[in-house]
Amino acid sequence: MARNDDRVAGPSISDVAREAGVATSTVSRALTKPGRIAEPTRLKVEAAARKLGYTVNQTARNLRVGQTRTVMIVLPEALYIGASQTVIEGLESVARTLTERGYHLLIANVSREAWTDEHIITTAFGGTICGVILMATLPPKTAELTLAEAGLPVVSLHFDQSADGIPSVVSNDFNAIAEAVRALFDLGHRKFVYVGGRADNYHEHQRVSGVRDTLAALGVPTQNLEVLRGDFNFGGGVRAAAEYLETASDRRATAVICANDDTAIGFIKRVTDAGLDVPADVSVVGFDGAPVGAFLVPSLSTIQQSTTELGQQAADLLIRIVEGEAVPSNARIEVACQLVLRQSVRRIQA
Amino acid sequence: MARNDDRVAGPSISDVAREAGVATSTVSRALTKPGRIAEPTRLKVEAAARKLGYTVNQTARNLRVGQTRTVMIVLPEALYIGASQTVIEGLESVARTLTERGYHLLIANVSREAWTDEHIITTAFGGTICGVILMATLPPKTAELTLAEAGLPVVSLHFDQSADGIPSVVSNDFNAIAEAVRALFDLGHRKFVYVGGRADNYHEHQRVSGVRDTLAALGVPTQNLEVLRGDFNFGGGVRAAAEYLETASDRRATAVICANDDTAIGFIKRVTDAGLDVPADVSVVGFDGAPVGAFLVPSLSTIQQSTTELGQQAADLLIRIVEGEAVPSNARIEVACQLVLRQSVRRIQA
DNA sequence: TTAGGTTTGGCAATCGATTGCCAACGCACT
DNA sequence: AGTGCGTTGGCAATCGATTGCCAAACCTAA
Repeated sequence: MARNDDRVAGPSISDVAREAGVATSTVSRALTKPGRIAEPTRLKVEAAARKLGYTVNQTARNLRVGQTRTVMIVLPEALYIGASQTVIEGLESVARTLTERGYHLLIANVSREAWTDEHIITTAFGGTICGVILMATLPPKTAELTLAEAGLPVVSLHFDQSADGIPSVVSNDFNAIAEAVRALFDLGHRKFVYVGGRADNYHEHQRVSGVRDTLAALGVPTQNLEVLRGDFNFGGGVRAAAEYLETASDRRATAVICANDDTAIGFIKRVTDAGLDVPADVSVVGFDGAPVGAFLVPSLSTIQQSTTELGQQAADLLIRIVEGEAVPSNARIEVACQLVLRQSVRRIQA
Repeated sequence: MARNDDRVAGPSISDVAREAGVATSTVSRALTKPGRIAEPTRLKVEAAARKLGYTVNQTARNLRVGQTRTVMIVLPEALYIGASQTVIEGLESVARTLTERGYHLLIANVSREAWTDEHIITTAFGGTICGVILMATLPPKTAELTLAEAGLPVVSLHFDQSADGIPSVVSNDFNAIAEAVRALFDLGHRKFVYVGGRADNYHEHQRVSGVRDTLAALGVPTQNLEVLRGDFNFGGGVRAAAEYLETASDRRATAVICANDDTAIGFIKRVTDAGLDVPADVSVVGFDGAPVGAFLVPSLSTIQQSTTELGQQAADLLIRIVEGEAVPSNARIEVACQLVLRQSVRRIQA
């Protein structure tokens, strides 16, 4: 059969073998099995390889050994390009950890649609990847196949899916937001607004119940909490603020907790444009710890997620599974958040 | 020799062939060469494949055909996680375009150090990728090898490297910043500050000379432009602002142009904390078009880069090269920016 | 010198899919 | 029936590296 002569050749293992005057098997072993080949021979092989500029063909290697060192990451429906950067920071941290450990990272998607799921599944079944980091709640699937059927190790990042058999690495949203609520209470606040995200979202459940339960525990009556709908983005915060402004000024809540920083930024923008002052008139707390928060006017109080830690843990967990460690499928690693109070929050007189 | 029996088997092409009662070559052709196999046979093969849940093993396929459909992206020294999101938006756009066209995207790095370059080069020579999107000026290399030597198609995104033989897709920084300077001039401003980025940066050259040349053309004397050093991040803006505040208030510039939005945000933060008002006391313009800009207090004027268009063009250009189109190595695609004036800028009386 | 043991390196099968070449077959026309 | 042409499907080589098995080479000790 004809060779693929149109491709950039690049020396192969047999070229090195010929150059060094040994068999291909010896080259392979000299390069990958320390101790298996006598030192003088090994040196000869290495010299030949260097001289020819040889690098191993990973495709051939992967085919032979039946596995790769490439991990696929599935990103959420949208990248939420705003101020909150949990997805990106998570991606960065995962990428760094995997690269350090000699793995490759493949981005499966940057949105979630029928055709991207098709791509995800094809890739999962294509034999080129060895594991999946899932940063999404929607399980990827096509008409015929699901991700689970590919039989690959999967780890969920940000979303707790341990109950569905996917080991997960998550923040403790509930505790974090509870701490924020208590802090505001301690500063004298008694009337609250919570601006949520999307109703069906995992984080939304965690966060809104964190607010509700904590206020109840503190003895704050239910009617002193108003829940407004946001959308995890700037616009959602703006709309919620417009609603907030409809209340007579002497009956407004003094503390506003937002489902994320983008929402908080939108909220602050709208009420400031309406002539209110943050924090003189209303204290605002966000969630996520967007890097820009410290440099806003006023600087934004927030609940900082340890995105780096989260990504690292997820990548590490996946690698352990890939490398054969027995990890229970309901494993759940929880990473703590940190409350950061800045200018957007102040004490009020009772 | 022993089989790799520890791996999840998954049906292979020969299983399908047996099931359908034909040869493996027929299966391969039935599935990939439309028209080459008689319709009844093709149907039989397809049924068998579906029954067995067969998907082609991409590793084997890639080895045989001698190429892959995976593109590697090399990111800059740091992801600059701040408000400016040109890198991320570019990444997203590249990923979307490649995925749509059936290519895979591999992230090579999230920082640039000796060991990441090692990883980049190994990957480039590993035969698993077919092209590179370069979002960095530093050419990746190890002690022995350079990226160029891998003989892969490369396209540069954001940085003009067409003079070095790498087709490039870039914004026209120079023109964009010139337009901003003229707009400020038309609003009555006569005394300017430019807060730069890092001295050795490609964009920095473009932008600072855009400011200088335009002011000269407008007849503004050289001493009416002060150039301060930033660092493309919030902190750099804060430091530049501190320097700005040292000037007596009646001799300060009324217009400040920053090398990017992060710098502008840091600058505004610092002067606001010092009691100045933006834009009453000083007008500020950023660069990049960070999504959060519209929701800041005051909302930020900026020069918006068409990151989506940039990423798309880069991915498209690379695919064309990969698929054999003859693209001159000094190709240079320029994408226009757009000046967006918001609250941070105002007209002043002469 | 020889038996026994340990290195060392080579042979060749193997991973799974693709594809050049060719044989077999069918059909039409003479 | 024979010739010619177009279709269809099978054989087997090939991509490049890994690795089980074995034999040759070397070493040590009796």
